[in-house]
Amino acid sequence: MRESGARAAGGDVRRHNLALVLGEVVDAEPVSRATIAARTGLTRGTVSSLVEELLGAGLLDELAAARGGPGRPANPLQLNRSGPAGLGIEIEVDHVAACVVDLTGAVRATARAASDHRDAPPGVALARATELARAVRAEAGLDVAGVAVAVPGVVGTDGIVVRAPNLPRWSGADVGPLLDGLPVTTANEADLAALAELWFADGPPDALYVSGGVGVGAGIVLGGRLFRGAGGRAGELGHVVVDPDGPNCRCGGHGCLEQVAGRDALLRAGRTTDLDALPAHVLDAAARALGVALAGAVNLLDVPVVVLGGIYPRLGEALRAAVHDRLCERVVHRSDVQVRLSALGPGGALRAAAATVVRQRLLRP
Amino acid sequence: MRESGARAAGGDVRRHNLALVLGEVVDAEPVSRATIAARTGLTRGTVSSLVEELLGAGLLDELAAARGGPGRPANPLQLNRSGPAGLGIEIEVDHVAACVVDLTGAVRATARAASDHRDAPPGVALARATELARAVRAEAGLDVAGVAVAVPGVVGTDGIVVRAPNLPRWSGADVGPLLDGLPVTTANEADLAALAELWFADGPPDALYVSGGVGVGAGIVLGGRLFRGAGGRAGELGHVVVDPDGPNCRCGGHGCLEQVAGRDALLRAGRTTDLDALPAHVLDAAARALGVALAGAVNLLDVPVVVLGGIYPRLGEALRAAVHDRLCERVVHRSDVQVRLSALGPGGALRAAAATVVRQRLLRP
DNA sequence: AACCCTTTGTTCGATCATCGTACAAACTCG
DNA sequence: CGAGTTTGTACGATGATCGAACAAAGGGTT
Repeated sequence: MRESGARAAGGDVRRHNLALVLGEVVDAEPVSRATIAARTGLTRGTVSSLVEELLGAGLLDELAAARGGPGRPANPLQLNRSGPAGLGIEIEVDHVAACVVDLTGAVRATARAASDHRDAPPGVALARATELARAVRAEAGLDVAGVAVAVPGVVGTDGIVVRAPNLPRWSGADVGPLLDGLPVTTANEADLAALAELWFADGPPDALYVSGGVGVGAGIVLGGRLFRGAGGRAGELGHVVVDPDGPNCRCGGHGCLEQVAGRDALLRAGRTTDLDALPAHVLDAAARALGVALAGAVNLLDVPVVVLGGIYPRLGEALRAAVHDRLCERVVHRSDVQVRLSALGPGGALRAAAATVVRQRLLRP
Repeated sequence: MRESGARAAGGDVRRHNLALVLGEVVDAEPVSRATIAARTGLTRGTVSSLVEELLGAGLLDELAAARGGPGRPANPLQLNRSGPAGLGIEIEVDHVAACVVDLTGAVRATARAASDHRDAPPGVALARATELARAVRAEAGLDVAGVAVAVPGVVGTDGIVVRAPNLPRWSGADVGPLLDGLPVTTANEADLAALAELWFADGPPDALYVSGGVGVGAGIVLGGRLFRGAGGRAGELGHVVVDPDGPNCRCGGHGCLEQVAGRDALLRAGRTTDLDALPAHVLDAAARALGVALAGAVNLLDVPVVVLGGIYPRLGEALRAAVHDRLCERVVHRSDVQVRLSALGPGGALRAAAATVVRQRLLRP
């Protein structure tokens, strides 16, 4: 038992319905009060009351009456482009970036700076990030409601970096007091990339997003929500075993996916430093390994779609098709698993980080 | 968006709070109105009103006043042992079984009959099951609210068996009109076994339950709820690849877990027909394969506990320890994964099936 | 035995948010 | 210019909760 510990009194109902109205606007912007009423099942009167409150809070905005068909023209509502905004920060091995999105998730300002953090203490990157954040905040000129930081590693619920394999000095770092008093949250980069796919690329509500980099991580989206696992460490796909007799891995096992399909492993196997120059047999081995690992994940989770991101889109359609074939060979129940290449590019996680902030405001008004 | 499409009106609040009160009783039976109020945050007056309704509906029962400390003695409430009951039916390859549980999940009557269904049409087993169901229903003498059928295969949401590997003639079968007009649901056997572990053996809210049989299936419990996947087919662990060059599998791939750790595979490898006589090297290979497959699942889902059920408890503590060792070698972030043997035995799924019926009534009063 | 104290459960008016209906507003079409 | 249609608001009714006051039922103390 104890499914939801929250008691339901009057105020909770109001909040729930405010969020319901907002959700309707997000889904079908611009939209009239009457349409919202019809789609939510609430009365027109109630929707009017809710909308009034949301207009007052600066979350919604009323456009000029749109004329067209018969009847009184509707007053279209949309998310307030000048409403509370979200600030996203991305800390990567070789750069930092920041951006501001408005309530719709549209990028209103963005900046990026190269900066090597491999052996630097967290303070270096955080100082650069703060600088960038100040700049994009000023450029956007919006009221920023909070900050979300994308980190390539395992993060705690709020502000603490638990472990970042490629940023050794970041273990245990606290990104909390970043920008004068704004609430700060942290999230894993692959998780954010998965949300970006869901939010900005019409991704399906159930999907496995594979992020290829030095390691291979996964963001899991189930029922339209990010799945983070009991300890926030879900999605560690890189160490699925694809060959029990394979090469040793830094995780202690042998034959992990990362040792075949990770970036460094690919370059090493191809004897090159250029991802675009990988020979076919290396790509083939990677596809085979990804197929084995992903088949396990798909069989376990029953997700209909796998999205390949990170370095994989760069490796081309041939890789996608090969992974799809290998995957289908081993998937038990689904005959229709899709494998897609991410079209969002590396900016997705950053934008999604900023969007989590406004999302929070929209879900809990 | 569109997280929950339900509008929240007055009646929904009432229902939510009724469920909240029931949940409190389930968690800490027997319990007084005042304690429920304190733990839920509702007013004593409101709780009184809710409890009155639940007493009227026959879901709760009031005991004699318990005396003890200072102050007016409380009137303890508990689930009504004579309230609506659930009927569970289990269809297996070589038997059928049925049982009735009361609102607390306690078994009030149970029956079982051997019956080979390998090549029989569904009607044969269903007729036997109906017979048993009638008998246990009469024996328990309770008001049965619904029926849930446990099937060793993939089932649709309501009443339809999609595919049952070991019951070839059951594909597409409808167990709907089973017992004169009672609502019937279906569920996968491994899923139910996982719920049994959660409900009746104090299992953790996040766990992976592995059911060893002819195949190897898994029931996934996340956040105290069963995870069934987008198509209800989640938990197919048996075809995770543990050795890409391994023997062919009926699924079309090679080296699936099932080919090493499934019952038939174990007996074949041990050249015996007795599970208790398996040689150590066979158990060792099974443990190694389970470790590889489970590590992938644990890395992906970040569950803290794995429960081994089905035939595995019979294979003993040595297997458990070996699986645990193999697992820990390959789990990335968690240093504390537990591996347990299920203590419930084969009756768990049947009991859980019956319990799903009453659970439904408790969650949506 | 009488009294005080504590805790439980109920009663009753106030409050809040919804619903249903009625009505005014605004526009198109004939 | 009027009929018809759709939108948005106003207002009383309903349902559910809250807060406070009150009656009930003991234990402990003198």
